[in-house]
Parts: sequence; C-alpha cells; structure tokens
Amino acid sequence: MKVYAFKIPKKPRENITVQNDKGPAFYDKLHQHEEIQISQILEGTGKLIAGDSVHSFQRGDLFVIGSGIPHFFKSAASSKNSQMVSLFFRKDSFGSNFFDIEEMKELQGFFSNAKTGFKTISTNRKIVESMKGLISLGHFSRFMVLIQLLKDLSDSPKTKLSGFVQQKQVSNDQGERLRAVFDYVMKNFDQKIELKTVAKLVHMTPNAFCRFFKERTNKTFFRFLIEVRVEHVCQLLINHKDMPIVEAANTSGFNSISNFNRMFREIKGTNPTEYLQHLY
DNA sequence: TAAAGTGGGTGTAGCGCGGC
DNA sequence: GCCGCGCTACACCCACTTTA
Repeated sequence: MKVYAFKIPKKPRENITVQNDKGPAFYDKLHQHEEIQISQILEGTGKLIAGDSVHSFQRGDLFVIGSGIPHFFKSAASSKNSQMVSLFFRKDSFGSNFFDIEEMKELQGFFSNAKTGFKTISTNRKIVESMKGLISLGHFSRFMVLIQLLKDLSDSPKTKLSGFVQQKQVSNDQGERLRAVFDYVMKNFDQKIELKTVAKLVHMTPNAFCRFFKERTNKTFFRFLIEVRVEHVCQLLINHKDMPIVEAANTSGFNSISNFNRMFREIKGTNPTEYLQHLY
C-alpha cells in the first residue's frame, strides 16, 4: 500500500469533477492529489486522516481537503452503507488568475482555509442540496453552483483539518510505510501498541521510525495514537449517550481514567463532560 | 548508536456533584 | 450520610524521543 499520487479521473476539457461514492466503505487508500476536494457525507460514519490529524465523520459533515494533503476516509466496520458526494477542482482550473480578480476577493477566505483543509457541519440545507444536486448538473450549472458553494463555505463556521501544510509530496515508499502504520493503528488502537512492533512493521528501528513519523506528520507516533483514541471515545459518547465515560475510555485503549482525562483535555481543550454539553 | 532528556502511563488521593 | 461517578493533581517509573 502507498500514498498514491492520485489522478482524479476526469473527462477531457472537464474542469470540475463530481464523484458519487456509494457502497459499504469509501476508498480507503492514503492518497494525495493536486485538486481541492469538497466532500459531503450523505451516509456512513468513520474516521478521516488528513495531513497530521484524525477526525471522525458522520452524516452531514462536509470536508474541504486542500491540494496535496495526504488523506483517506476509513469507514467504520459498523457502517453498512456509505455515501459521499465529492467535487474536485484546481484553483487554476478556470485560468491562473481567475480567483484573483476583484469580484472573487470574497472567496479568498475559502482558499486560505483550504490550504490546511477544514471541516464544517452542513446545518445549512442550501449547501447540502447544492452538493447533492451536483451529480445531475451540466458543466455550466456545476460552475455556477461551485462559485456559490465557495462563497457559502467561506462564510460557514469551520474546524481546521490539518495542523500544518504539507510542503513536499510523500514518495511511494514513504507512503507505503505511513499507510501500513495508519492501517495498523486503525485496527489495533483499542489494544496496547508498542513502538517496536510498529517500527518492525515498516522494517525500521524504533529510533529511525520515530524520526520518520515526526518528519512526515509533524507529530510523534504516540501523539497520533492518542488522537485516534480520543476521537473514538468522542464517537462512542456521541452515539451511545448513556455510556459511562470510563467505559468509553477503556474500550478505546486507555488503561487509566486519569491519563485519559489529561489527554482529552490536551487535545480537545476541555473535559469530556463539558465537551458533550457543548455538543447538545 | 548511545546517552540524556522528555513526557506518557499508572496508581493514589481527594474534591465536587448528584442520586438514593 | 453514603455511594458512585467524573475530574484533577501529584509522584514515580520507564519507554520513547531527541541529539550529538
């Protein structure tokens, strides 16, 4: 497995590509592409790895993934049906200066936020309907919808996806290793994971692996693992409102509630109870 | 690669709060 | 008042990370 330098399949002379992914799971191979990706989750749950961060996704979420950000959507095993409408375009799709003209200045917020990617929850029915409608539209209508969509997304509340901007393309060999590590973590985060096991998985010494992982993701391996666990706890608590916090923490790989609380506060900036109160 | 430094994991104690 | 739950603080150990 590798970080695919992904080519978005598009027809000749097509500048906006619309994709309707429907099935038991989404395309789950780590990849990166030049196009900016706007994806609306219509059905399904799971985790999105984008750049250096882990995010949960569920129905209604909308993600903007910037050009060159390595990413993949990992559908949850419990998710039987997944559907996502995605739109791909490049900033220079309509000419190198198209988005720099005065009339497009209001969209600069979108492009600056898109560099690190962002997530927004589409409470705005207009955005959801625009995304759904894209599938059946012709080229001109798609273009018009895109411009309005960019404006709506510029104004919508957003959460940053990745903490840093990827400066260079990840090579196939490096991507292969990262992909193996991500895959292993996704399958085993609820159990004890040792550095030497993961390092061995990618044929590296623990020292070399630590350096490698930090260089590519801008964070340590264990920091990444904790983020995956915390995200899983959040999903458990959201989906099972009566589940005790200590049970959610235990089933997500935390052995000590005190350590869990500390990690949760570091990552979410608040304690689990306040986090849930904020959501409802 | 090895040594030094860092910080994550764990156990324990204690506080606040709500329910019984 | 007692109990359970959620949370925080602290100390200690040692695995992990960084650096030379």
